Amino acid sequence: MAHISPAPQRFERRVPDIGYGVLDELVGYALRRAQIALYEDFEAALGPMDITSQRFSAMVVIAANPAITQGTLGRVLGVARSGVVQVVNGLQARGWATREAHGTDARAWLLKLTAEGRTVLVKARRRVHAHDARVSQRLSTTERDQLIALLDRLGSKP
Amino acid sequence: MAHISPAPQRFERRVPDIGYGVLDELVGYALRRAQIALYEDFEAALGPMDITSQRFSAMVVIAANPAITQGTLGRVLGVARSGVVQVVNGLQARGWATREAHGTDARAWLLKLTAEGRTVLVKARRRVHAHDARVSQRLSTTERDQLIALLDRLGSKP
DNA sequence: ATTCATTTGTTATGGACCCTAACATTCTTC
DNA sequence: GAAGAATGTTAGGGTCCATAACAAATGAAT
Repeated sequence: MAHISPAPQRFERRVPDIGYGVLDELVGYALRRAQIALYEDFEAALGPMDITSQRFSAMVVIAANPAITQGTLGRVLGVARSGVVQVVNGLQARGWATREAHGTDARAWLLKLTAEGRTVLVKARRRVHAHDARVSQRLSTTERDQLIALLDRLGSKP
Repeated sequence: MAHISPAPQRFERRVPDIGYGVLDELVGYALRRAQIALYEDFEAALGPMDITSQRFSAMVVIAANPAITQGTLGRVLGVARSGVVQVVNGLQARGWATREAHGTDARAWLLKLTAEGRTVLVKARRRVHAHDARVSQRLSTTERDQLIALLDRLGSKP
């Protein structure tokens, strides 16, 4: 983590004289290709802050829902309970989040960002917005919104 | 691997009364959400054949380019050389691919699918097409092509 | 009220995926 | 032919996340 070199550019969008077979026709593969590019850029931009995409989204959700519970966070992020423990441990270890006692349910924790966590998040959010603008700069605003809408529909099962 | 149960549906597209903050506006997060849904469906469909998305794409590329070299395969898939070794080992262990001597370059291998590999790929390809149709069934054909085109542009850096 | 099922978080373990670094071998270049 | 580049490999590690088994607490059913 905390890459310094600017990403080795290990991915060529199209290698000359190579057939991609059925991959070119699949939504899933287009998704994967895009994700690799996005992930690399995210890493380069946020890695120095020691923030992964996962930590970022967890912090955003906690900030937007103070006193959220781990189980709910997991449902929001699509992560199993045991995975949430690890994410929250990571945030706590960095001093960015705390577990506080839930008044009425002794099993559950209430998650909150610390003051430092909130500060870090403000900075991270700025970088993420820059990152998002950077990676979608080949798209018009309309296309970008369209893309998000299409992806959203892909995610919601009938 | 080789899941039998139909995916625990651990992901809710939208949890009621929960704010998603800035995540809703980010291309990257829409991508991630879609990817989770796709990956789950892929796993459920291909897992029983012991095929991961990575193995599938490797086999497709090898089939489309018989006698491709490991290095090239890595460039196509966006995987480091050492990673390719592991993928190919996996294919070879299952009897689906072979490494053959490169006539003129003693350092390199030529990758080929075995007869069994080709048979498996035919079946896998059918399942993947069904998977792709399933996950994009909420999109019209036009929208699906549009989505692929938009994703492609996202992946190719300026 | 007491039992039984469910829910919440946790630990332990492991899988899938992929990287960097160091290496031997074999081209390629000069 | 010597230096440098490329190919594959091994070793070791990291991230992210799941399943399974568990303890503790809550809720429901009777």
